[in-house]
Amino acid sequence: MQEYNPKEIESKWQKYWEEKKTYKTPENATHDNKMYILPQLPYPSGSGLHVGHAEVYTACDIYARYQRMLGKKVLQVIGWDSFGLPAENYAIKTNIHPQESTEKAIDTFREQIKSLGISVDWEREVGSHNPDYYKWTQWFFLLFYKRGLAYRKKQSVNWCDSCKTVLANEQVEDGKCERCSTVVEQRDMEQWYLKITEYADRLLKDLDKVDWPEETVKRQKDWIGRSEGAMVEFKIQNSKFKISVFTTRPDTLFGATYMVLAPEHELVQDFKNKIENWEEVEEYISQTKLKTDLDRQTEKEKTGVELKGIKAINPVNNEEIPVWIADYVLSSYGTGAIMAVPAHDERDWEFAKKYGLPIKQVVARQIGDRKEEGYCRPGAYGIIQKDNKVFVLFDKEHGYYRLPGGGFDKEDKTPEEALKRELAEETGFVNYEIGEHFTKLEACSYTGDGEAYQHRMLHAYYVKLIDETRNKDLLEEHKDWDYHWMTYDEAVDAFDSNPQEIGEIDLIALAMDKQTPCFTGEGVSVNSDFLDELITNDAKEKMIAWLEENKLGERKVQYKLRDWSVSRQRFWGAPIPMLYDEKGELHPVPENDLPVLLPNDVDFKPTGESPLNYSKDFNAGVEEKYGRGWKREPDTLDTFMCSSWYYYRYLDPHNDKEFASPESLKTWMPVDFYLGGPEHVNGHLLYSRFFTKVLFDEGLVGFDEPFLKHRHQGLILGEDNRKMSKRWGNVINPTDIVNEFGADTARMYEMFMGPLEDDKPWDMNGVKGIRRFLEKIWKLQDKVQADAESDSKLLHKTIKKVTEDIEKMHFNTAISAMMELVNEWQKADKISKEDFAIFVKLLSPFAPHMAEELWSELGSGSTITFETWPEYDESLIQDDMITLVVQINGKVRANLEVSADISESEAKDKALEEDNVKKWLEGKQPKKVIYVKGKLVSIVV
RNA sequence: GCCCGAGUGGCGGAAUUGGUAGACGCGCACGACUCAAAAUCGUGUUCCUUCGGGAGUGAGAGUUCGAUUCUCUCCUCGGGCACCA
Repeated sequence: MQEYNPKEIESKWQKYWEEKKTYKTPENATHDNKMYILPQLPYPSGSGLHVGHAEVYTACDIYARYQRMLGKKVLQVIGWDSFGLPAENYAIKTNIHPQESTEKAIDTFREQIKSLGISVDWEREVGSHNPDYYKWTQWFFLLFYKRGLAYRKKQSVNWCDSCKTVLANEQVEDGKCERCSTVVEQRDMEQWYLKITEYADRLLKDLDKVDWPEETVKRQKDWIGRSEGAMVEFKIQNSKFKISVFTTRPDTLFGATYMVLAPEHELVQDFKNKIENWEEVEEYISQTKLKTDLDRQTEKEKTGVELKGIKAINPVNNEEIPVWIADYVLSSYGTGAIMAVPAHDERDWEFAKKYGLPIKQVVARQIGDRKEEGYCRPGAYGIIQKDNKVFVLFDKEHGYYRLPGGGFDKEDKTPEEALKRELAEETGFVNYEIGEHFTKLEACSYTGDGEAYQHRMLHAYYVKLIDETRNKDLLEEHKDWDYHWMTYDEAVDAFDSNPQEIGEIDLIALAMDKQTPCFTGEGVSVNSDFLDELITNDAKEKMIAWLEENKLGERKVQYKLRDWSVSRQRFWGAPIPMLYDEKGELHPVPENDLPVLLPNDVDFKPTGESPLNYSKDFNAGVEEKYGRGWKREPDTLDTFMCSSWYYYRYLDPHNDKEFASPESLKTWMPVDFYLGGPEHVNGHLLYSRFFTKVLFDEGLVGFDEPFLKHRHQGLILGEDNRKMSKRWGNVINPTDIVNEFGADTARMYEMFMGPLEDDKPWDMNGVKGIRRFLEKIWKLQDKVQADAESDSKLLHKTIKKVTEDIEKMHFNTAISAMMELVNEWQKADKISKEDFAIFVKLLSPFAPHMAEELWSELGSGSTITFETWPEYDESLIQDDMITLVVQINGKVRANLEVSADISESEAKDKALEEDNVKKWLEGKQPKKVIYVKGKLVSIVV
């Protein structure tokens, strides 16, 4: 037998696969037997393939090869995200055209990926910088335009002065450009936007449909940032103007003591004539404009200016309140204006403290240790009703405010006084102002009766019953209560109790009804956060209803998500297919005229204006074709536009009539498995979902989520445990590993390092270990004999383990299992040929070149690619003899070799007869003997 | 500040409907082969130990016959968001 020579066999098989078109996408695929595996689209950087890329492609490839052996028709393609800034920046530096440097980089990438033996269909390769690709990127833009989802607006944008380009929010890191680390400034510019906000609710809701990492779903949800609340209108005194604000806490409206507008708010300009201190205001506005996002973030102290001469009216109590502008209010969220409730909002509180604005508390409960004067975290509170009637207050201990049991102190003449004193004593709010809202406090009566207190105005009655039948009487007794049923788990969550405790309780009421005193379950304390939420939500609902009834406001759902800015004043991207006529009116480029080609005569030096403006070729013939004075839109599209739909192009890459044919869409979509980095969660992944939903609404696809199952790869760190970087000199080039150890070793090592999704450091010795393992397998060939019989038990256990682990993407443990088998076989004299062939199949997704070679040595004339994946024999993986552990008081004192079908009593008897057990029992009688089938006997003395 | 996630030998990591913690690999030690080294093979390898055992999965408590796994508190590290009203 020859020595294991990976170089030789790897190039041999790579050539074979290429010649035989082994990995060409099957043409007879149907929706039921297809398997679409998608490794994320790489940016072909000049520095070549990274070990992180290799990890993604190998993991996808293992899965793809496994699926082929299960009989699936697999689609696996690789393409290039080949437009973008780095190539253009490189061009500026070196004067090498991006087209040239990009294509060179692609050639390198392609060769490197091929050298890893990744089984992709190279006939379907696409590159987003090719006109036959970006034609369709432009087509997508027109689709958005047609559906009213693309628009231009002037807005303050993130501007990187070094890249001379606009950056999306996710391209800004810590206020700096993610590419060049220049501090990002704000500039007012007219830009193209896509109305992704119109899809915010669906993008949020449909996350329930996908199988993605939990954290990823959560991050995307947070990014979309839905909050529920109300729009409330505040009139401006002596004027026709109104200011709308969004609030999530309408229940604190009574505490709104001033308003704040973002400096950019348009009403500020409308008030110009009325504002007495206009100069000061104007100065503040221009200062704000100069500030970068970074400045705004790092500034600790809030600033602002009052609009003197302007007063707003709080709609719930008609109080006159001042109006300010301040840059802590964002113009881009909600209406760009807020009602400030300093008593219950930390930011408003800070601001009010600084400028001496009134702080009026309308929520009584103080939470935590923040005893600073006047501040109270939003929590339980008093609520208003129609005629300013109010109330219920809550205390620290019980979650509701409790007046002194049995009445009030002698000094207290009225309930209000008692309340005021209590508040001061228990919360430390010296300046608490009870005010007129509480003058009708007679509505809140109370009876002191041990644990039970009554607050008649409270309407939240929450009751838990463990056993309905058992509590029939209680139910009957309280039939006028509002019941809220909870599951067992909810109850455990809701109360600071352990499950056992909950189990023993019949009924828990958190609050009380109009007539009946409060009822708390015995031995149960109430979780204050839970109560807060309960009470606050109840109050919010009531307040919103009241606002709507009185036409002062309405229910509103607000999102953090902003529209997607897609224009770039750069050269190396897809031109935006729009035209301006002689009046400056917009017109889409007719579909037949696509693609709008990127010209070659461009000076790509950044000026801050779009380079395409100065291209003769680009503008040539426009007037002749479209009309006098017509001009092309000179901006190019954000590269995220290119990568938002590439997985569709793979389906039908040479189609020049459609982005993909309806048949191909029907057959292959959605993607079955998508592997990509966690950095794309709020960019690429969100945009791709948006694209798909628009296609769905246009009736072009029959599904509205593109990626069913999605996972992230972890970061591969350098041997020094730091992120790989030229700066640290710790970069590992996968091609060096392939050259020195072979592709199979490189692939297997990357998979063996640890769980796919974890960050893990590189270890050269680990690579050698994998190479040793492959050598061991190679040498097993000597022992393979056609007529040999071998014990197949371990083999079948291995089949089971490897199969299950591939399904779960636990490649590291799948490899461990194969190692265990090989270690056993190494000790044997002979190995049955049949068994070895099965093992080679298990190995083939991981080390395809070696597997092909071993497979052909076993006598096959063709590739192992389409052989059937082995199944394990259930009967063979059952052990006849098992080891029973005997524990005495939790400590292992003996091991019993017993037959697997031993009965409970037999096992217990046998355990007690053991010498060592007898010794440890010291003649004592066991109190209890526990038997766990197939595992252990536990003896308690 | 808020929200997640994770802490297991010298290292990467295994093991969860609660059931012998440390699979597999690396490293290390010893042995075989060799004049020698490398490579390879074999044996051992959580720590302490008076060799009977004892301790041990970030710390502390709790539930249990039994906890890396469940509950609570705290610590450390990593990630995300960051004036979102």
